[in-house]
Amino acid sequence: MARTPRNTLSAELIVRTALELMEANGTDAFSVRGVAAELGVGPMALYTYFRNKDDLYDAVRDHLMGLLPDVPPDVPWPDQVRAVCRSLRLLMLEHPCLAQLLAGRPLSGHETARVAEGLLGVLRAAGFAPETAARTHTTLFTYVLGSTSWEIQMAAERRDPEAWRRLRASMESLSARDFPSVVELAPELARTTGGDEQFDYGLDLLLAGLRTPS
Amino acid sequence: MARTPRNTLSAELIVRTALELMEANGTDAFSVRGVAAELGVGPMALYTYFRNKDDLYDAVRDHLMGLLPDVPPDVPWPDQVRAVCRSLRLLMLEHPCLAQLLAGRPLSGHETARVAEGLLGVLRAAGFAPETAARTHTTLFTYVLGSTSWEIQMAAERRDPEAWRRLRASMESLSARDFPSVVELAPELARTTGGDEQFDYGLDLLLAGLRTPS
DNA sequence: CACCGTACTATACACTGTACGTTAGAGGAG
DNA sequence: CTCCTCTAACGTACAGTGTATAGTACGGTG
Repeated sequence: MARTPRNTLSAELIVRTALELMEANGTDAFSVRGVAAELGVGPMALYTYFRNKDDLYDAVRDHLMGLLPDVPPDVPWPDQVRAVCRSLRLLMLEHPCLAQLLAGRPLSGHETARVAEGLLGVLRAAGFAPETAARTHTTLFTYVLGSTSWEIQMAAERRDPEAWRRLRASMESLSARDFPSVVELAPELARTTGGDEQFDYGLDLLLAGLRTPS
Repeated sequence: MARTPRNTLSAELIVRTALELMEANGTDAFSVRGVAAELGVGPMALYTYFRNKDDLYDAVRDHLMGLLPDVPPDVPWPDQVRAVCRSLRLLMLEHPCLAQLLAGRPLSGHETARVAEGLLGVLRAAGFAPETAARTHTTLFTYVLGSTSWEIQMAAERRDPEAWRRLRASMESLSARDFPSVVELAPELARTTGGDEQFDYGLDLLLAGLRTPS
């Protein structure tokens, strides 16, 4: 038996390989066995380094979060907030699997904490009270998560011609009598399923609210 | 062979059964075969009514969206927006599977269109230009989706004692030197993982932004 | 009555995550 | 050098998944 040598594997190597496969074939097609095969190893070998599939997901997520830049210093705090939110969105767009990795599991991990620390630090330095800072952090995070997940989902749909055709068809079958606004605004709605402008529009709404004394 | 009689099945019955199973066992444990078994029928019988599992998901989603009330008339538009967003959130909390059904697939279906029509109608009547109305609609929708999905996810995590223990442990292992804000605000952060107040906080930020002339 | 479309069944395939028990190779102890 | 132990990787197995394909019997129509 040509057994693979002893220490070919490592948590880091597995995470890198898992990430590559997710990007290549999509998160849904990702499987433990796929990673093992890619590494030329039996499926169970990975369980030496991860308790289960979710544990591997968490590790991949934290690996990706490590790619986020630090908060830019020496700019007004609203610009810092914008920068953090934008860079998280960009990272998600660059690594679409991150959307599902963030949405499906609780936050944990060193790099994830680093990112939270950055945003919370900005808000605290801007003078927000503890509770308001926490609320704002969660609001911003869930906005970025929701809007960017949606954007990614829509982009994926558009790439699948069959699904996209069906979606158009179901849109066009709507009666203009029953759904006047949807029918009238269909082109605009299609345009708002993603893009920097749409993201910044919502982000600026939130920031405008933050500066309005409540 | 005691063959089941001819017209025991219907799309509506399947959808209702599927929904019951999702609520009982969680969305992740949901399977086509489970629905078939519950109905006392072979797995393939369902494929007479749905092209595939995703198609069934869409039907369940639209069924749930049908439970949303219409927009309350005769109140100021910001209250109408609030009402729409809140009732969507409440429906998601009552039917946690809805979060995954909304996030994972594009919008389609009659009832889903009805809800979109309601919100778009409010915005148009409030005087928003077509593009702004569409942008605002998408922003509000993705905010509700993101924040409520997160809330549901966190609530599920809290119900699993083992996962919750691990989460607490990873929180407490963070060094107060490296992550001062996270450590300091940990209690506040835990409190912002859900609840009406947290949701309304973000929603009011958006509404405040909407009323600020840009 | 015969017929046909269709609602359901049966079988099968290629997968999945992972529990369990085994084995071989590397590193340290004598 | 030998021996022992520890553990990383193995093989096997199980219970499950979605769904393609082909077959079958029933209800309604001619």
